[in-house]
Amino acid sequence: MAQKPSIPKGTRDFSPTEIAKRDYIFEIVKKHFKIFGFQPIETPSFENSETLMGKYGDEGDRLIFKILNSGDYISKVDDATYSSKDSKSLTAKISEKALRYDLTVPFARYVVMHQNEIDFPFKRYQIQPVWRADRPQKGRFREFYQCDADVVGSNSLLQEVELIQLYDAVFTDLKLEGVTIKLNNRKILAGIAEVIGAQDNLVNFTVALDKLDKIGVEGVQKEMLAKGISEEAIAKAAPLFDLSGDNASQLEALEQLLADSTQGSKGVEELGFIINAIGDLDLESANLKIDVTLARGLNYYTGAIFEVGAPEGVKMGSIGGGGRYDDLTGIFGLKDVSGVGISFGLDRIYLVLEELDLFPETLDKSLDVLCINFGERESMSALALVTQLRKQGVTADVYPSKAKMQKQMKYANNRKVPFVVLIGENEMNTKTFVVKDMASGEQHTYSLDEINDFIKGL
RNA sequence: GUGGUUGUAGCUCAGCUGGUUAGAGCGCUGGAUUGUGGUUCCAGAGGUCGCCGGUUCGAACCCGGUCUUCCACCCCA
Repeated sequence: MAQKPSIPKGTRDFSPTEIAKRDYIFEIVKKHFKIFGFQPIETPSFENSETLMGKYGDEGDRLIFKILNSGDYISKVDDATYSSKDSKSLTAKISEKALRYDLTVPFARYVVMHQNEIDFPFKRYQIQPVWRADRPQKGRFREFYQCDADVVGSNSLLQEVELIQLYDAVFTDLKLEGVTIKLNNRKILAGIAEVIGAQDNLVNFTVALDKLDKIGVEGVQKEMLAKGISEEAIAKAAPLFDLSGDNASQLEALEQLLADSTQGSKGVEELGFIINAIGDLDLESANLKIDVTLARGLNYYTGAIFEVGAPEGVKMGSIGGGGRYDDLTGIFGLKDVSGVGISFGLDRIYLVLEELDLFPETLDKSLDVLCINFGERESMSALALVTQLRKQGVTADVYPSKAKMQKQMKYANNRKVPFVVLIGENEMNTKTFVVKDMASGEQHTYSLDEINDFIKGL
């Protein structure tokens, strides 16, 4: 016998009940994407390597799954490259394709390729799996789904406002109340770096700042120092570390701190606009919170940065993120097209809903009616009934063999079928069928002419 | 990519300092109940102890490697 089969690290099979739950999330997300005027697209699961490589930084390149060329790829490698044992240059020679790493870069590629067919501003949504050669952890997989909504071709901050509303609408509909939408702005981060004199070290500065809630003030200061940021600069940044209070007072503090930075002031202004607009429009269940330490995400964010945290008490990384990227399509040669988008982490939302027991109970019902099989003749009558039920849109089935009643009832019970129909010899003689309500245990006899009465009662 | 952790029945897990025949609960199958599930009682089936190698008279247990799980870094949904 063969060895036990297995699946690759960080991948999963999905069983019927899991699919039902995932579909539930998908459908709600899609519904709101559509209501907000987004249109769906799909892109290939793999792209040319040059489309992806270098777009996510060195760390990203490492995490991209490369696809080996077809044919006798190794014989085509020149001796110098082969004997150099340098993975990077060798990879370029033996792999020309790679699995999608996210949905944003392929979307940028799509926009550039189809720019003449697209009516801007273009609002698209996309729900597809992406792959990362990461080391798995809870809520981190090597194959997972992203649900993205992006708008390209509009500089308007109304888009940011709408995207926050979209987050709120989806999480409210999912009954996942109390999520925190954290909001920041790249210009503010750049402004701070400028004001403290660390503008050349922006990325290191922000990456360190991002860890504030995790490693604390001292940890952040230590990391900044290690990354070459001067003590003087760190001291100047001190007010950031204990920035607190409501959004309005944080805005005020930032305004003062960044008064000397044009860029920073612009960021504060943008942030203020979004906060005020949302304040006027009200959110249903989400909290919107300024978080200047929020610096996650890819290097290409230029304006707003979003991140969604699970409700308090749930131990889970972010369940969504996004931001504004002024020059995303620039890397593919199309200048001056601004984009802003958000992403939902389906797999993590699933885990959170599971933990909080928020999936509707109705999801595990996959069959409305099961007919007990009493034998050849009886099962034909049952199938006739089932055929009529199916035509009325009722999911119905006949147990396929004359197994013991106990076994058939147990099957119905395990599959959570709410109604079991019995058509035995008696029923056939009287042209009736017996319906058993599995929850109450009660039984009713219907005439075969009264099928619609039964359907109405479902 | 670095450091650690986990793997025993379909599932959740016991299993002593290495010692005959590896256990429990749930689930499954059969029976009590030949037209009634979810409750109860009785019986039964089911395991290359992740995989490969080593130490030993003897390994689920010790050692090495490898795969997997989860965790901390890195980074991120």
